[in-house]
Amino acid sequence: MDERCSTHEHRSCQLGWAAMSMGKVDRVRAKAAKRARRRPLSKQAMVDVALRIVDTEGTEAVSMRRVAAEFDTGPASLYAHVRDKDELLRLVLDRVIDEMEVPTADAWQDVVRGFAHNVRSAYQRHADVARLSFAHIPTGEKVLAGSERLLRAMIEAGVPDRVAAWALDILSLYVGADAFEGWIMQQRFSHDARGRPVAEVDADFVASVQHDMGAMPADRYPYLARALPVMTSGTSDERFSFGVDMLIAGFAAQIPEQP
Amino acid sequence: MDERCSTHEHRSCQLGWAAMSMGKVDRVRAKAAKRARRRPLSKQAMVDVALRIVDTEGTEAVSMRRVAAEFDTGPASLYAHVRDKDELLRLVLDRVIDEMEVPTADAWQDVVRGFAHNVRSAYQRHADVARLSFAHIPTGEKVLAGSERLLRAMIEAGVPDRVAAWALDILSLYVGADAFEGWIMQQRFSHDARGRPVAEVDADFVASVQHDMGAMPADRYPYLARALPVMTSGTSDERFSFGVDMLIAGFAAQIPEQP
DNA sequence: ACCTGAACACCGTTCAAGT
DNA sequence: ACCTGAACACCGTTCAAGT
Repeated sequence: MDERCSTHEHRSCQLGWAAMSMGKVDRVRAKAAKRARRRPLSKQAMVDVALRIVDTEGTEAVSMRRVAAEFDTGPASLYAHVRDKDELLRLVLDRVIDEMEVPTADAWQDVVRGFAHNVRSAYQRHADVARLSFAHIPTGEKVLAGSERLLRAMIEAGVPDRVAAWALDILSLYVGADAFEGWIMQQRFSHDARGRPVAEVDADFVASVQHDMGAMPADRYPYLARALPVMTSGTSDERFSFGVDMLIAGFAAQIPEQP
Repeated sequence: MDERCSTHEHRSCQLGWAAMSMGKVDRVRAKAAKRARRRPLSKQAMVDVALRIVDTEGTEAVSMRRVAAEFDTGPASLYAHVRDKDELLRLVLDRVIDEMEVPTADAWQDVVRGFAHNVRSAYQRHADVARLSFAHIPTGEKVLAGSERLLRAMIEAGVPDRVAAWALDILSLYVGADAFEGWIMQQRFSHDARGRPVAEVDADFVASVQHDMGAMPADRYPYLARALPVMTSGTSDERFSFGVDMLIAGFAAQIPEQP
């Protein structure tokens, strides 16, 4: 009551008589004015706010209270639009998934490879949103159309139905895991220098791992010592591309010989 | 103070005179007795408790307050042994990683395949502990020895150093992601029936996905419609094995031709 | 060095009550 | 149907104070 009187909307606070009833009327008016001024609550608007928080601070920074605060209301108000926090975060993920494109290419390998890179890029544009991708089966119209194109590219090239179907699952899992892991790494090595180029972060990581394993007895672990320099070589992009290529090679090996 | 008087250890509560000083002495004695009775705090003991919570309720159920409560103390006491909750959970993961064995086999493919399955089994024995595996680089003695054996098996078979080194990374990422996803799925489909066989849970999942995608227009998405029955076929174990085999095939294709 | 109580600044969700 | 204030039952971490 007291702090409300500090706002200029409560003229009744200056009046001595009939303060009770006038206060009530004014409070109602102020409430209505406030409600009119602010953005109305809706799934769409809530996802907008949540995604902005994800982009700047990561998925763990999203809280019902914080999202609600951006609408000048309490957390309870959100529950008229989503069942719980999990549903809100799933909607955020679906929004990001809508950014992913299946490229057009002649060779099925290029379609699959391009898709994998586009998925990773979309995740990378939105912090650790890939964390939400595990066990999430998107069913949007765009996802169906994209899956259709991917399956067609593979099946027409002779990839068995079962291999093509499972390939999508495995690729999605791998890309999501890579993007999530990449974000954690990025966070870990940006404790002091923010916004540095990825190559530099990679270099720091290399140095740190080599330090951790440097005390390793080379005579007891000859192969590990031999693999160490190459283990920490290459950027995260190169390692990701390599992983995708390994999977594609595996799928390709499942194409039966032409008679 | 009042509720302390309800315990039989505080005889001074019945005494009128010198209650202050006697109460103090008794309180000290009770405290010492309590401390002697309960398990002493230590990293080891804390990991024991945390791992038991993980096993029964999952990693999200672990809280500093709950772990502390098992030692009859407050959460602040834990911070003398670990930097933060993250370190405690990393120690839990390291404990689980110590359960993983690298099998002995002649063919490098069998060593790698067996390793992948052992890693998954260890994760599966401990709820969603695989969630903690992302961006975690274990450096224990046993991990080094295991990595040595894996690298030797691959490199001696002609797998290039770089491929062998990256293969470990990619496999670990894939297995961790699969185990984590598998746990979420399991949770999702055990809302009413707990402890059911995995095959049954898989069957439920199949039915649900087929329902979700059932309304899909078959004429607009012919390849999707064609792949649908096979997409939801097979158990999660079969799909995992398939993914591992795809990677192994990819690595194998990197072995240069013998001259 | 190890431990503690109390406090700080948060959480997700529910529920009766309002419009 | 949508919204709200207040409450419930929690969080991780810090800090001065104790031993």
